[in-house]
Amino acid sequence: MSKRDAKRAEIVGKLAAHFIEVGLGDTGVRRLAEVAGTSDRMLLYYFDNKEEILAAVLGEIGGGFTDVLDAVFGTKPLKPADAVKKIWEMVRDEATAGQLRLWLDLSSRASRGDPFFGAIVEQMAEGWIIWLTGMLDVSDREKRPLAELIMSAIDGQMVLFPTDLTKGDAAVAKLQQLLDDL
Amino acid sequence: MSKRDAKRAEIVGKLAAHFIEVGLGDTGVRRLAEVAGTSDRMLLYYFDNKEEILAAVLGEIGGGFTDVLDAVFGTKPLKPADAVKKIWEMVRDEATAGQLRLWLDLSSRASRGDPFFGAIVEQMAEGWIIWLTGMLDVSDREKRPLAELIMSAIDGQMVLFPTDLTKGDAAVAKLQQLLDDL
DNA sequence: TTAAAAATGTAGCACATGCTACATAGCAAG
DNA sequence: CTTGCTATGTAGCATGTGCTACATTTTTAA
Repeated sequence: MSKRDAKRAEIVGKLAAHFIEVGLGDTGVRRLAEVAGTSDRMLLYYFDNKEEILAAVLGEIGGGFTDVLDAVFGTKPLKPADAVKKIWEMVRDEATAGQLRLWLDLSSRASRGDPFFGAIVEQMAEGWIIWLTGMLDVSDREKRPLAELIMSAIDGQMVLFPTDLTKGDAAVAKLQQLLDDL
Repeated sequence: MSKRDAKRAEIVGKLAAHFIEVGLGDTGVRRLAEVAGTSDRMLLYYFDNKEEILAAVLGEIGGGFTDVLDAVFGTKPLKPADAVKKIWEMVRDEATAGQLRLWLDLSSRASRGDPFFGAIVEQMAEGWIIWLTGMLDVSDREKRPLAELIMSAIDGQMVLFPTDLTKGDAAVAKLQQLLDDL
């Protein structure tokens, strides 16, 4: 790996960690530079432009996503109701909150038609869904729709109650109940 | 109504229509002025600052929301599965798409900690939920959690599939199926 | 050792942001 | 006709944006 690539990787790593921690937020080059511990001048020396920076960082985040999930959850099959419970616990955890805010950001930009963010979101969503599909202990035909339903119901809590996720407890409990005898 | 108030109402109306059509998008005063058919100078003559403009416009949108819902749906009780079907049809309709994009925008800004957008989203979400709660033909104790679950599952489709809502069909069908015997 | 290349600092450009100062025009009341 | 209020245009400020030109230092290669 060339020195330039190493530096790029270092910067991307720092920015990815930061975005995961606090969400997308301010993406100005001067602010990004500060977070990466360098200057805007250097940032645009290692990267051609701001878009390339964001692409690299979001690509990194998206790529490492399911690894994180596997690390947290292991790989043994789960009954749907239990999957809901565990995922909701994870989502409710403050440590994951930034990542979710990040996802909301990306989705809203994607829904405005931005193809760049659209592709990223598509990739991340597919990652989640495939991962959950693999974990669900139900018949093959039901796996995928069920995974999508669970993911969307949980993501929906962010949209409905962005300021206070605890308000989503009742809806999630209801979903668990509906899934109880599957 | 004073002339000033009339002008304010006219501006608010135009901006509300525009936001509903294309989403929140660019909220710069110069752009808002253009949309409202006036100058930034005049916008800030009729309103004290940008926040007040947005508050008025989003308030207007939020306020007229449940009226629209009632007009579209009537007020006769619905079985949960039927409610899901009708709401999903409405959400899938291109005419409502802008409004949804708007909501996603607001949620993402709210989740970033913006108290102004937080309050707006809270109000809109509560509006949806109360409306749906009133329409569901189930026992009183189940009404509210069920309404929240349905709303969140549908909103979640926007987060999961922002670029192509048709991908949400399977998950929504699954939800209908789960609710079928309620 | 010297020449080329890579890395970094300083300063700035052109443009957008929310907002304001100032001048003026129209109009109603005394 | 003057006085004063409402309405509107022109211009600008201060700050922030992505990005770049230029100069300089540091590293590498011959």
